Amino acid sequence: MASNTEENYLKALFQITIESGNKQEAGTNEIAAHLGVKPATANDMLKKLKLKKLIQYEKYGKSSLTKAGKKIAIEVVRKHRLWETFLFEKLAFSWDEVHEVAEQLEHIQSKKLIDKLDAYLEYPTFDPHGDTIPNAKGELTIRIKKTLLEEVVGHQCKMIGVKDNSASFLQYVNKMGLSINQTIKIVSRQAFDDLIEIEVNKKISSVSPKFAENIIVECAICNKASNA
Amino acid sequence: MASNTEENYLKALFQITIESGNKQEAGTNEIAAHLGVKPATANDMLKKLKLKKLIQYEKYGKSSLTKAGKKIAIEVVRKHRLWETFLFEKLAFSWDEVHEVAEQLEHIQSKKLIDKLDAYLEYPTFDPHGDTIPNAKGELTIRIKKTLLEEVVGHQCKMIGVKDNSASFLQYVNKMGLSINQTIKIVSRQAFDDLIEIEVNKKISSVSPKFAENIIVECAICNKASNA
DNA sequence: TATAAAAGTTAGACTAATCTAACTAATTTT
DNA sequence: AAAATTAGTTAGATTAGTCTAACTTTTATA
Repeated sequence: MASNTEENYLKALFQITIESGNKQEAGTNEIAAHLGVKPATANDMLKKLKLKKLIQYEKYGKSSLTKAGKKIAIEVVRKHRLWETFLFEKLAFSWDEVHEVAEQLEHIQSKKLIDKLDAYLEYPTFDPHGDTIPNAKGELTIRIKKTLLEEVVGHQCKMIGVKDNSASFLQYVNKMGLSINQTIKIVSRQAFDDLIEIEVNKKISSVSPKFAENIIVECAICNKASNA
Repeated sequence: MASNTEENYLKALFQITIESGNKQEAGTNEIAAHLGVKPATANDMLKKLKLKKLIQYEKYGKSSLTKAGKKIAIEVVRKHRLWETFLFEKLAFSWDEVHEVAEQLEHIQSKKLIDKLDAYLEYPTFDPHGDTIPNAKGELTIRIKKTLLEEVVGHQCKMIGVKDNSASFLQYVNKMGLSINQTIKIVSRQAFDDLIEIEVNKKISSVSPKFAENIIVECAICNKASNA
């Protein structure tokens, strides 16, 4: 059984390597920074996780998850996102509040609890931030995600998440009338200052590229095109 | 902020002293036994809790909660019982499974979470075991609990919990047509073999004293009499 | 390619919570 | 009231997770 701390390291490694695309391994400093601890601390833990065969790691090398480590990491992610969904849908938390509480709830040890929670929520596949929720077997539903910045002018897309999870950004998002599942139409792009004009609930407003690249959307038109 | 462990000691002290009636203080060994640790360990923690002004304690003396300590203990008990209620009512856990998981959930730190959970459950005042749930202000609803064995012949009472949480007993209870909030009328007692005749849903059946002493009931008639 | 910078490691220390073993104080029994 | 038992305490050790400071290895760059 992995401790809460060990679970956090495995989750961090999962998010740095597997979830965030390209890289298949992570450095000690990177892991430490992700968890807000000193590299020396992370180093100790990496040695311990290697001993437990949960990660691959060699002195002065990068780390990556073993099969067993990945399994645990996915379970933690599953729990985190199911709890976020519960907080958001059943307890009416706003979606910028769910993360912090879910950080605690994700470590509750009870397979029965999480499976019953999953059933109670009717087996959701995406959490309030648009991130995939692994099912009980550890399988993830994938969908084509892009940022608002990359969306085609004239297309209508659906907001399915955010990249930046900071409270300040999430509040900004709220203020712009945006939320999960909100439909957004790309009206135009200003070549002059790169602002993007969007239509939300029949109101038109402009957002910066920096803002747009932190909004994750899914576009039915583009999905269809790519499947064809 | 009290650690999980500190919370457990405060809860133990609350349950030994305040909840279980008579005693107003508890000895070091008693506290240690309640928590499944060695007296030496409890001794260290008692000194620490005294320093934090959460308990009153003098060397070689007994311990009792201060006002601040009692406040924390009641909050933990509140969280425990609200989670038990959630697990039982929303996630369809059986009575005998809720305790273990609630032991973990009771330490989640989020006032907002517990208050929203309370609202979601519609402010329950008693948990699935029939124990009182402190409200957000820390006030407890008291009701006179007794076992079915002690109930007066002719009175109508309401089942509010069980003492024995074993699966076999709970199944027996079910078979007898009994469940939480079920009304039970005491028809008679047989002096010959001590069996108790009860009426449940217009059907009369007999139960043994051993069965009856594991059913917790509340009696409106008796409550009224004692308040007068 | 030599050197500076960045990344990673080690050693030693700290805190929280636990233990065992040996001790002391209080209480009960004879 | 002395002895025995029970209750409570202290000292010293252990484990997990963290830190700082000093060191080493790797990588980047001048």
